[in-house]
Amino acid sequence: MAITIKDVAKQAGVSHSTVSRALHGSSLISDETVERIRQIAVEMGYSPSAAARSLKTNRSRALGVIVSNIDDPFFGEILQGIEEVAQEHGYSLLMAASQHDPEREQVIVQDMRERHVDGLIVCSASFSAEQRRRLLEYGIPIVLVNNQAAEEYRYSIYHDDVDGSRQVTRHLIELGHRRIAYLGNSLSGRTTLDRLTGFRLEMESAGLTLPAEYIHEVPGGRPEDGLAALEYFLALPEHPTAIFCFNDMLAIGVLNGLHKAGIRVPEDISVVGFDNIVFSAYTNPSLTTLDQPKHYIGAEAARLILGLLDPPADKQVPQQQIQKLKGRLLVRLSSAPPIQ
Amino acid sequence: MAITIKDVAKQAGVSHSTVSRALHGSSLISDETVERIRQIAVEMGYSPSAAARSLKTNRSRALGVIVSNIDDPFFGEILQGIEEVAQEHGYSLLMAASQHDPEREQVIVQDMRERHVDGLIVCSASFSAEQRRRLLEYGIPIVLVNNQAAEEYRYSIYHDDVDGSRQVTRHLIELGHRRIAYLGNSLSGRTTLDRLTGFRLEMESAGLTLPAEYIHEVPGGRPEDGLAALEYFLALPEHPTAIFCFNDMLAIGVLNGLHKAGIRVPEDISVVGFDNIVFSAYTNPSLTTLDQPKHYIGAEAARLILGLLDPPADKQVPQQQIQKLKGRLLVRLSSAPPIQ
DNA sequence: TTGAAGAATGCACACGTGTGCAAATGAGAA
DNA sequence: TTCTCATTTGCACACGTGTGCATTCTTCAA
Repeated sequence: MAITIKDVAKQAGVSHSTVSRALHGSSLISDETVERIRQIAVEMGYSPSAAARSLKTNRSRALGVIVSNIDDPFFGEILQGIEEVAQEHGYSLLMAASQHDPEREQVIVQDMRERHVDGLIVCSASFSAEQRRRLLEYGIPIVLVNNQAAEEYRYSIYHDDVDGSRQVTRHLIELGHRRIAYLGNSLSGRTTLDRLTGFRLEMESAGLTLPAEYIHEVPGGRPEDGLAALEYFLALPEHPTAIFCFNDMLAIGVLNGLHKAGIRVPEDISVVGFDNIVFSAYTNPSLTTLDQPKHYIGAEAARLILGLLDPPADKQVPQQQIQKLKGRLLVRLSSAPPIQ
Repeated sequence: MAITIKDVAKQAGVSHSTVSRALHGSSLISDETVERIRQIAVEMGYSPSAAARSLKTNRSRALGVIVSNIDDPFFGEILQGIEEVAQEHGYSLLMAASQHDPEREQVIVQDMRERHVDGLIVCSASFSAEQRRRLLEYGIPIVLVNNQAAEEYRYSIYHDDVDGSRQVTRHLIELGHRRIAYLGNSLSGRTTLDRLTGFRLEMESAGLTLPAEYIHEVPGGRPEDGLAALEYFLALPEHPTAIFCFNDMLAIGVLNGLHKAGIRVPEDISVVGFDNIVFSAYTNPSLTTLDQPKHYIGAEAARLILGLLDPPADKQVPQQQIQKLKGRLLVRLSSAPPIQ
C-alpha cells in the first residue's frame, strides 16, 4: 500500500490532523513543525489520496469535457485551450467522446456524475434533450460550447455563426458571385442551420435568388464528405460559381475533388470554408475562410466555469452568462471574381 | 446533498449493505429484494460516489493519458483509439498535455498519482528521465506509445520507425533519386533519430553518399516549421531532388513553400511525409507518406493496459510486452523520378 | 505560586462505500 | 417441539482525509 497521512504522522510523532494542517499551511501549526512535516512527507514520498479528499470535501478538482470526436482538428484546438487554463488552475480533465451516439452520451453523463466533476464543458454539437435534462437536474455548473441549445442553459459561450456566415457570403457577393451554393453538415444541428441562416440573410439583402438545389447537406464534416458532395453540385444543370462549405474539412475535400476534375480554383469556381483550422492555410490554393477563435473559445469556457467554482472574493457569481464571439474573415486565394 | 446508498436503504427499509450487494448483483440477496431495490434506486436517482468506491476498493476505473499536444492531429487519432477501447470497458480517461515542458510533466505525473489512475498511457514524445523514474517507482502499469525510452519500460507499443523510414527511402531511391535530404524535428527525440537511422541505412546500402548539409532539423513539427526549413534547403548550392520529411505536417509546409516559390512537385522535386494524417491525402499534389496505424496503436495501447488490470482468468499477466507495429508505404503523387 | 491567555496539538467524528462475520429467519426433518 | 441447515440480512469496521472542539503546553503577569 501507498504511504498515507497516518504514516507520515507516525514518522513525525504527531497526529494525522497535524500533518493535514501542516501540509495545507494552516496557521495553527508552528512554523518549525510545518517545516519538519513537509520534509518528512517529501522524504517518504507521501502523496495524498484524491479520492479520500474528494469524499470529504465534496469537490474533485476535475472538469468533465464532452466532445463529439477527439480527432477532429477543430475540437482539438478548443480542447487545447481548455486544457491549458484548467492545468493553470490545478484542475484535471476527464475527457470523453460521444461520437454523436445518444447511448454513449448517456453513459458519459452518468460517469461524469458518479465521478463528481466540479463542472462540465460540453462541446458536443449534437446533444440530446434527454441528456440536457439529466445534466441540469444534477445541478453542476455546465458551460456549453457552440451548442445548439444555448438558451436552455445558464452558461454558454459560442461563436456567432450567423454573423460569420454573413461575412463570408458578403465577401462572395462583393466579388460578383450570384450563383452561390451552400454545403452543410446535417450532423451539426444548429451550427449548420445558423450558418445557413446567415447565408440566406445576406443573399436576400443582396436581392439574389437562391434555388433549392443550391443548398445541399451531407451527414458528416470530413474531407471525404466534401468530395461526395461535390459530385452532387457538379451534376447540376447549372453549376454554382462559388461553394460555401460548412467547415474547412469539407472545403478541403471539395478543393481536392475540383482539382481531380480539372476545374480550376478560383478561376472556374470559388470555394470558401469556415473555422480556419491549421491546414486551411496550406491548401492549394490556400483557403478563404472564417477565422473562429477556437483556442480562445476553449480557454474562455474553462475560465467561465472556474469562475463559477472559485468565485473571486469581490465578485458576485453571475446567474447567467452567455458569451457570443465574433470571428473574422480571412481572404486567401480560393476565392476570386467569377469569370462571366 | 446527493442521494447516497443510505437514503436508498432507508427508503427500501433495509440496511445499506443490502443495497450495496443488491446493486452489484450479489447472489446473497434474494431476487425479489434485488429487483425492489433496483427499482427504488432508479426512482430516487441514486448515483454511487466514485470517490467513496475508489477509496474503498483502491481502484479508480480511470486511465491517465499524457500527450504532448492535444491539437496535434497525429495524437488526435491515437487518442480516439484509446478512448473507444477505454469507454468500451467502462474506464474513464484523465487527459493532460505536457507541452514538452518538464515542469508540467512533473505536475501531471503527481496528479495522476494522487488520483490513483489504474494505468497510464504516455504518448508524450519527450518524457524526462526524472519523470520516468518517478512513474516506475510508483508502480502502476504504464504503457508507452512511440516513446524514445521503450526499453526501460515493461510495456510498450510503438511503430517501427526505422523500418518505415527505410520503406520511404527505398521508394525514393528506386525512383532514381540520389540527392535526398532529411528534414527532422528536434523535439521528437528518439522518433526523429529512428527515422534518420532508417534513412541512413537505406542510403548506405544503396551506396549513396549523404552530405551533412542534407540533414536538417527544426524544433517543431508543424507546417510553418516545414516552411522555414525549406528556405534552408533552397539556399544550398545544390538542391536535393527529394525531401524526406519527419512527418506530414512538415511536408505540408514544404509543399506549400515550394508552390509559392514556383517549384513544381513532383516534377522539380519530390516530397514525402510520414504518418498519413487525414490531410495528407488532400494536399496538392497528394502526399506520398508512410501510413502509421494510429487508431490501432491507440486501441492496442488501451487493450494492453486493460489486459494488465483485468487479466482474463485463463491467462497469465505478461511480465513484459513490447509490440512493434509496421506501417505501410502509401505512394501518392508527390513523388516521382527526378528529371536528370 | 497561581491564574489567565494564547499557541500548539490531539481526539473523534464524518464523508459514502464494500465486505467479513454474526445474527435472524424460515423450512424441513427427526 | 427441537434441531439442523440454508438463505437472507444487518452490524461494524475500514478506506484516507478534513475539521470542530477539547486538551495540553508555554508564557507572562499578578
